[in-house]
Amino acid sequence: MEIAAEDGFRIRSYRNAASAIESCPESVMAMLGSEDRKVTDVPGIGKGIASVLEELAKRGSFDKRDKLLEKYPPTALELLKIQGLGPKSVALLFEHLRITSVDDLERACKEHRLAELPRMGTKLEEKVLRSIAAYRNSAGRFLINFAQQTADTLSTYLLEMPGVERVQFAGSLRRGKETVGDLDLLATGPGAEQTLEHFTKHPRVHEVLARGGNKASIRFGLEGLQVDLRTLPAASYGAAMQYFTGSKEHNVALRQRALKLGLTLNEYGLSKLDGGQIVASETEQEIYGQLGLAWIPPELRENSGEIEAAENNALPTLLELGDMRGDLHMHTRETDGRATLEEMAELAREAGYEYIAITDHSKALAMANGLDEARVVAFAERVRRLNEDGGLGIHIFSGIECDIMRDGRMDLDDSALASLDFVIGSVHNNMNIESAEMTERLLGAISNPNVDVIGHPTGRILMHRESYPFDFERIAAACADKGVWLEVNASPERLDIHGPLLRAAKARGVKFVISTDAHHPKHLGNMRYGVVTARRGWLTKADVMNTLPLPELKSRLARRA
DNA sequence: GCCGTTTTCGGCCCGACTGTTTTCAGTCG
Repeated sequence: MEIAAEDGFRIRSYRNAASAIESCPESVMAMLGSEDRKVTDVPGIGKGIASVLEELAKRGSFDKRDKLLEKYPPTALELLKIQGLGPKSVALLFEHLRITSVDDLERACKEHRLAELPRMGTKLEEKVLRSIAAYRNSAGRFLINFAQQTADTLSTYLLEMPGVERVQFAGSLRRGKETVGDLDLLATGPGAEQTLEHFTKHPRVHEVLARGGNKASIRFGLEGLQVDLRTLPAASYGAAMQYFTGSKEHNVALRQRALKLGLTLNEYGLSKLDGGQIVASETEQEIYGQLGLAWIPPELRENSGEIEAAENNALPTLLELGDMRGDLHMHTRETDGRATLEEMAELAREAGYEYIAITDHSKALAMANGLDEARVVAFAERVRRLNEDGGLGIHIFSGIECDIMRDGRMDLDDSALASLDFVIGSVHNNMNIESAEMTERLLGAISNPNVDVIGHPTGRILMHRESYPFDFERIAAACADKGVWLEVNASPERLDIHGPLLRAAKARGVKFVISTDAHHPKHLGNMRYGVVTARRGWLTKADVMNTLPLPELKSRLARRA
């Protein structure tokens, strides 16, 4: 509809309806056939969308969609994923140059045919070529939450089978990588043959790629995530978990180590070179133990020092999800969140937290209705009273996610910031500047005594946008110096900052917070991905400030102010 | 296309940046 230049508000209605259906607790499809529940009772669904839904339920498509697909090839939608091209450009490229695919687009850029079109030039051609490279780089990968949900769905499904005793995910998902290329599932139990059959019959299997006696591969859902299921005897479960968890580099190093010890390691077990007698296979602990190593948490298995640490009994005691006592970055309806302070607080209390910080946007984010100074001061006062009344059963920190302006100043004046308990400084615009300027900009925020945390420090959006350039070492050093913490943003689209940067910052003495940046109560559950990311950065409980009990966190924040 | 009413039309988050303009359209967040 955007490419066809239809009315923007109408387009938004479709988007709103889609999001209403997604977040509706009941099945909207079930409502269609129901007497007492009407789909039009769902806010965002009116008469028009209701009839679309009926048509959709009846035949899997609807007239308007069919007509648009006659006019524009479905592959044109892929072009919208190229940064810098919007619907107007995609329409122009299609109508003038018949460009319908990313390959077409790349060719046209290289032949400088884009510059012939109105409002397009060589700068755009260069930008599009860079975007295509970034897009290809991330194609075929999936965000961790999508992989996790798929793993959970399929595990539950497989465990319903008699003869299946245990289903576990391995691979990069188990290592907690921020994106995964495919999903590895391992199952044990007597019913291997039927299990594989059952697996390939899941209603959301899009394509069966392979199916043998021990292993089957499918593409799952329309997204096409490849899932491999291996069935194996319980006796080699540990060896298989070790082998299929990887990483490849970690496993190569382990196998080299095994050879030096006169052993050989494969997915069936660790065995003696001469004679082939198996010395360990049932558990990972035994395998690592026989190799003279402490068991290594999957998140560390990247061959980046973990084997040496395991040898010297110097592995860190990694942070765990249960260590988290609060969430220090969340939005409400005051800006671009979907729930109220009270609703967020209730969910957080149910999650067992002691405290949360409400951190809505500041006024520079006009699109989100960001808070100005007057609203900030009123909000701080409101939270102070809420805490005094104690009615919410959880401590609230009054906070803000305040924009860091291009010149390094904060979007709100210091007296407004000082009225709050907790200030996150974040970059949301002007990301396309040189490294030196961005570094100075961030240093400006770090030197502001009201700033407690730098939010999503690199600004990356996974599979969509690279980090903006800046001198991370200098920023980490400044944070350590000024006592400003770095955020591990647990949103699956960000996971920012991540493993290697965390280790670098920790080495400089930086402390961290792990926060979900929740815009909806259900996002509070993303904390697990933040914790896994922190573990990949070798963080312990002592590194993470929102593992502190409330009184200690309060005094830390007070000292900073 | 939805919603709410000042109830059957009119409003619907909008500012900044970029690259192309010769006064601004397109994209992004």
